[in-house]
Parts: sequence; structure tokens; C-alpha cells
Amino acid sequence: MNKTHVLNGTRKTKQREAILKVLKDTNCHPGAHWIYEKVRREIPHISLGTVYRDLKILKEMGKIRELVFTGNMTHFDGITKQHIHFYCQKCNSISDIEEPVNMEIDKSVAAKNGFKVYCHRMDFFGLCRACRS
Amino acid sequence: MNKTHVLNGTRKTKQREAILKVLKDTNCHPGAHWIYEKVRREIPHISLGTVYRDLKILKEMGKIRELVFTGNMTHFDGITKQHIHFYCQKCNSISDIEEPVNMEIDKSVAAKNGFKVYCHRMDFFGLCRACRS
DNA sequence: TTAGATGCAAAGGGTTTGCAACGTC
DNA sequence: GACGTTGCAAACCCTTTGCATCTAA
Repeated sequence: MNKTHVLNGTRKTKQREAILKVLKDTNCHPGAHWIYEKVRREIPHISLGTVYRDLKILKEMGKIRELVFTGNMTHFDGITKQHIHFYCQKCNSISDIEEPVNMEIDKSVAAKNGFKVYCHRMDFFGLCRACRS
Repeated sequence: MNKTHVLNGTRKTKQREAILKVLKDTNCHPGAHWIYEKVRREIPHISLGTVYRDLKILKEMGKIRELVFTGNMTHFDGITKQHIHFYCQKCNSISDIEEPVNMEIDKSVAAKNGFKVYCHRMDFFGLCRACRS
């Protein structure tokens, strides 16, 4: 997933900066449209297409992460350190979980199966505190 | 996620049987369109809409599983027992991994966070044997 | 007989893209 | 000045849905 070779000429724009800031300042793991609405308060003329393009570039730069839980939409995370998520199947909210990530298991799976393993994801599904009642 | 209450009147149709059989007979974790093409050899007049509808019903019946790796498309799995997958980021192939699934961790996460936890998923990402060379 | 299932085609909805204008380096 | 970036709108593509017809029970 090393795509830095195509990102050498990446420029600094206020749109991209704003998008990154929005993601760093929230912990709600939003989708593109939520980010778009948020950035629009600061840059009213920004377009949704730009948000999608910049999210893709930021992801390739390794500054954000992409999270896919359901087939409906993609979520984004400003925290790039690998961590575990909980997905509420009722309200669709996403929470970070304070559970240690087993980094050694990647090597183990790679060795056992002959794969090149870059990373793994671990996510829990159920009902959040608000929805379980 | 108990939806059996809405599935009481489910009937047995050759389309649904064929879709389930295709999924049971492959280990390639296909998408809806692949299944559609496969079933079409047997039932030429089946429609893609039926495939999507039946996949949804089979999933709700617990006879198949839905796998979401990227935002592009949904994959389906005829094996319902929880297991771990490897996703090749180059050729997009999916492999089953022979790694034990920690079933206790669901309870632990539930207890620590106050969630109701139904299940978790664990997937590895990287390059498969064919693509790593 | 009757309610669920199907085929067909149209609609939905998140995401991508072509292009001319713009902004960064 | 060169080339990456943006806005806008149209296109894409997977998936869902309305409706008349069909069929399992």
C-alpha cells in the first residue's frame, strides 16, 4: 500500500487542511457527507467531490484511516494508530475500544499462510449503552 | 438481530435453493453478481433483483454470512461458523484462515464497556501468495 | 385460496470522474 | 509557468424497490 511515489507532488490546500482538522477534532468516525457539511461552515463553496478526493489522498498519505462496517457507506478515522472499534447495529454509532491490539499475530498469520500481511482489523458488533436498554 | 419473527412465512423456491447451493459449493466468497451469473446457468430467467432479495433473506435466516471488506461491494459466505478471513489488496481475493477464534473476548468487551456484544470480526489485509511475488 | 416470491425495469444513493478554471510551489 | 487541486455536474455502479404476475403451501 505504499503509494508515496504518486504523492510526491501533493500540495497544501485549505480544503484538505480543513478536512483533516475536522477528522482530528471528532471521535464520531463520520462519513464523507458529514465531513462535507462540517467543512462547509468554514469553506462554503467546497464541493462534495473535493471531500471525496481529499479523503482518498489523505488516506493514501497515511494521515487518516478508512473504516468499512456495512455496505452502506465508508467511515473515516483521524486516528491512524491501529485500534479496535465497536459498531452499534441499532444507531450505527462507532466507538473506540480500549483493548490491546495484538501486533504479533500479523507475523504469525503471514508465516503460517505464506501471505504478506500489512495489518488486520478487529471490530465488535452489538448494541451500545444507549441502545441496549 | 433476531428477525425470525418476520421469516415465519418463508417459502422454499428453486431460486433461493440454487443461490444457497452456489454459495455452499464455492469458497471464493463471491458478490451478488457472480452468484447471479452462476445461478443463471441453471435458471436462465432469474433476475439480479431476486438474487439480492434472496441473499438478504438467507442472511436473515442465518444460512449465509455477509462480508464487507471494502466500500465497493458486499461478499457472501456459505460458511456460517465464525472464522477469520484474509483479503488480498491486489487481486481482491478472500481466503479463509485457520486461526482459532477467541469467543470469550466478546463477553470481556461487553463487560468492560457496557455494550451488548453479538459478535466480532477479525480480518487480515495484505498480499496473497500469488500477488506477493 | 392467499400471502410470499419472482422478473423486469426504474429508482436510489454513495462515490467517482471529466473538464475548465483556479491556486500552489 | 507547470502541474496539482477545485467546483460543478454528469456518470458510475452496486443495491433496492414498485408492481403485476406467478407459485408454494
